Amino acid sequence: MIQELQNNYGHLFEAPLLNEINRVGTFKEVPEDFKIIEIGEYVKVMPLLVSGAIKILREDNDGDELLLYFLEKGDTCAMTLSCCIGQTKSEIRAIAETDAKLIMIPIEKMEEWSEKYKSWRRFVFESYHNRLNEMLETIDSIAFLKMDERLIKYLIKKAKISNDNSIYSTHQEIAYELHTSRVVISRLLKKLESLGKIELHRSHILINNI
Amino acid sequence: MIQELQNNYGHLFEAPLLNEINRVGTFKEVPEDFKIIEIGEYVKVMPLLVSGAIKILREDNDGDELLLYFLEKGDTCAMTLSCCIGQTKSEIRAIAETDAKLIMIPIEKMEEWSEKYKSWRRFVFESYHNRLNEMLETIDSIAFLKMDERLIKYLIKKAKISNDNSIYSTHQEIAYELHTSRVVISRLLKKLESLGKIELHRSHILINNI
DNA sequence: CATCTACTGTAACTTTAGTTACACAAAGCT
DNA sequence: AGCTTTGTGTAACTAAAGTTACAGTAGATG
Repeated sequence: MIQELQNNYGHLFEAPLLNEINRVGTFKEVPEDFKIIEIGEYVKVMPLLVSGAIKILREDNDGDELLLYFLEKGDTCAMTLSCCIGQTKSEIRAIAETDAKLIMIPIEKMEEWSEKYKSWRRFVFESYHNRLNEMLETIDSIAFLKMDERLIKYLIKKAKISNDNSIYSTHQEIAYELHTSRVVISRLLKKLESLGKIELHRSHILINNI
Repeated sequence: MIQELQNNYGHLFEAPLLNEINRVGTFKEVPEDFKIIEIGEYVKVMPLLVSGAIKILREDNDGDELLLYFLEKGDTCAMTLSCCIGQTKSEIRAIAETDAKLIMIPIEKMEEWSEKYKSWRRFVFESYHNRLNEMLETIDSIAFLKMDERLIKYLIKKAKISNDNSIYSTHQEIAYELHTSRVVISRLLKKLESLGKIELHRSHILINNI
C-alpha cells in the first residue's frame, strides 16, 4: 500500500503521519458502481481516495436522485468527515464512478491526528473548503442554469473524470443524476447533436467540441 | 464583552480559550442590512455571532442573488473559515438579517487554537458540519421543491429567525432571495392568502397557520 | 393636499420543463 | 431465428415559471 499512499499523499503529509496511515489504514479496491456509502448509514471509516473517481448523490423523499459532485484522487469525502465527527447518519450516497482504490481510516484517528499533525489539520480543513466550493458550484448550476447548460456542464465534467471523451451512459442514467426526465435529456442531447457538439450512439455519447 | 461571550460560548469552550477570545477578539455591533462580507473580498477576521441573525447570499454572473442560509447566535460562518484558511476570496455575501452582535477573531488564531484547544477543533468541525448540512438543505429545496413549497419554507424560516410571525419584506425582496420574479411571488403569496395561511399587507406579511 | 414613488394585483402571453404515449431499433436470450 | 428487454426519437399535451404590461393604491415628500 505504501506506494499508492506515497504517490498521492506523500507531498501532503509528514513522514510520521504517513507511517501511521500505513499502519492503521486498510487498502480497498472497489469496482465501478460499487456502493461505498449509503444514505442513513453510520459511517465508521473515512476513505482517502488514491485512484479512480467517486460520485456523491443526494436523494429526496420520493427516491429521486441528484448528483452533487465527484471526488477524485487526493480527495476525501467531507460529508463523511462531517458524519464521523458528529456521529450522525450519512446524508449522502457515495458510488464508485470508475474502479477506485481507497485507504480506509478508522474514525478514532481523526481527532487524534488533528491534535498531533498540522498537515492533517490542513488536509481536513482543505477538504471541507473544497467540498463547500463544490456544493456552491452545484447550487449555482441548479439555481442559475437551465437544463441545457447543466447538461453541457455535466457532460464536460463526466468526460474529464473518466479522462475519455466518450461517455458510456444511457439517457435515463443522465436524467437521474440531473434529476429530470429521460425525454428531456433525449431532447436536449438531440439538439446538441444537431449543433455538431456531440455524437449519439446507443449507451454512448461522443463529445466533439462542446 | 465577556458577558456575551460567556452566555453564548461558555458551554462550548474551556476557560483558557474563552480568556484568549476575550483578549484578542473585538466586539462589534452591526445594524440590520449591514454588509458584513462582500463577494470577492479577502477575509481577515472570523466572526462569532452572539446575537441576531446573518443571511448568507450567493450571486451569479448576472448579479442575480440566491439566499443560501441563515446564521444564528452560536454560529460562525464556515465559508469564512474556509476562506481564512485557504486565503481565498469570499464566494458569498453576508448581510445582517437583524441587528447583530459579533466577536471578530483575527484569522492567525485559527491555526494556533486548532492545535491548542480540543474545544476549538470541535467547534470548527461542527461549524463545517452544520454548514454542509445547511447547504444540503438548500440544494434539496431548489432541486426537489417547486416554488410554492420553497416560498413556504422561506416564510417559516424567516419568521423563526426574527422570532415574530410578521415578515417585513416586499415581494420584490423575497423574489431576489429565492431567485425568481416579483410577479411569481405575488401570485403565490396571493394563493397562500386565499387559503387563509397568511395575511398580506404592504411590506408586511402576517403568518397565520402555514 | 397634490404629486411622486414604491408596492401590489392581475391578465395575457412565452418559454421551459415534465408527462404520456407510442414507434422503432439494437442488443440479449432461448 | 424469433422473442424479449432496453434504449432512443418524437409528437402532443400539461404544468410551472418567467415576462410584459398596466392599473390601482398606500406612503412618502415637497
